[in-house]
Amino acid sequence: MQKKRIAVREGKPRSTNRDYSFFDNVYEVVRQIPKGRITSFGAIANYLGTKLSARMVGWAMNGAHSVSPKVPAHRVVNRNGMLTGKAHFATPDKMEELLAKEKIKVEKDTVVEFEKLFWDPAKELSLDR
DNA sequence: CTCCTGACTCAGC
DNA sequence: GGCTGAGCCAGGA
Repeated sequence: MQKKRIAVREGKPRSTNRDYSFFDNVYEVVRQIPKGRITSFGAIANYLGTKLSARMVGWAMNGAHSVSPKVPAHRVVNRNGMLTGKAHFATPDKMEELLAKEKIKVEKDTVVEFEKLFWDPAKELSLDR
């Protein structure tokens, strides 16, 4: 899917002059996450150029349920690999369930071997794809 | 328009 | 080494 390139402006996202939707970018990136892999809010935020605003990434996910196609929010965890957003799913167990289907082991609300499964958009999408 | 909150993160105590 | 506070930006009341 080299299709839609993520129209991310690394210039100055915090500028009042934002020609894009921060949320849309978040959704786009999250959708690019390969199955069986996960990433962190910080990584996404960093990729979007607002690493200091990781909260926005999480906040964006808040509306992920309303967009289409649906965003695999379960593949996004905090920097510790902890399923911080599980409470926001239909059911608290939904997130673990989804991850389990992708062979991602979860223990105590934390992804096992998070570092190994970590998928960095800034790195992966940066490559020639 | 102003105030508050939020699925994060880092720095300091 | 765990808890607290501050910073970040956008959206809702």
